[in-house]
Amino acid sequence: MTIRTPTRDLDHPTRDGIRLEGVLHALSDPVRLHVVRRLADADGELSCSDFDLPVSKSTTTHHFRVLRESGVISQLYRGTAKLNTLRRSDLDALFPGLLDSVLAGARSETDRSSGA
Amino acid sequence: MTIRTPTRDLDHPTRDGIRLEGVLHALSDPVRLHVVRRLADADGELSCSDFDLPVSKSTTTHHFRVLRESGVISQLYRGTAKLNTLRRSDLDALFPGLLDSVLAGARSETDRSSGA
DNA sequence: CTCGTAGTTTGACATCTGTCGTACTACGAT
DNA sequence: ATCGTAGTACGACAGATGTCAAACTACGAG
Repeated sequence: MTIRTPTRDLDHPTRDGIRLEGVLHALSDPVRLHVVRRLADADGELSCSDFDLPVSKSTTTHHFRVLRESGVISQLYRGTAKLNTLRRSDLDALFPGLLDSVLAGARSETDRSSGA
Repeated sequence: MTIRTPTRDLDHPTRDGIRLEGVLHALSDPVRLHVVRRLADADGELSCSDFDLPVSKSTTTHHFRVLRESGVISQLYRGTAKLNTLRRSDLDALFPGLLDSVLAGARSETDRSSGA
């Protein structure tokens, strides 16, 4: 029994490596903001294909990478799937209230445009 | 006495025209975030030249325009100067807590890198 | 009127960003 | 071993972005 391929893992910034500007930039894209909202609602692990994004597979990969590299989400492989989670505790520790106000803002903005 | 040249004014989005993604994008640039922080500290009107930005005059103009068009600041001419103010009440009404958490996050990040 | 100061405009430029299709790898199921 | 599904890698490409210098406009001071 050879050493198991260590389910090749991905580079994540450490908590201290998360930069505010990177987070804001990551959240400033509609597709990525949508992903983050879904992730916050689910409050669990979702694979990349659980999101029905209006972009191609390669673009999806790109957006998830931006989110991971900016420290907004963490990703890990399980089998053929890639599970995504919000790095809520890291974000809350570094930038208290930021994620919640962004999520609330996004929600109310959606309500404004759909409702009246 | 002819009608005074109406101190040519600038296009600002109305409160309802301010988009979350635009605000996040505007805040995700170091130069612009710096401007916003100074503006929040001063809590008053500052002319563009009150900031000692590490970029040229034309780039400065560009950044102030991005901030204005995204709804983060308002600008008005007074004589030869252009006065800038944070649109705090609009932002707080639309995205409660967002501006404060960004400002606090920026402050703590600065402290982390300079302090220890 | 003339000058200086504040900011704009224009055009250029390199880089970044979001997007795609196609070919590829990794893993689980059969 | 083979196949299908999940996701990646690699160009490619158009458009946005941050940057500058140089020429310009607008206003106040003298």
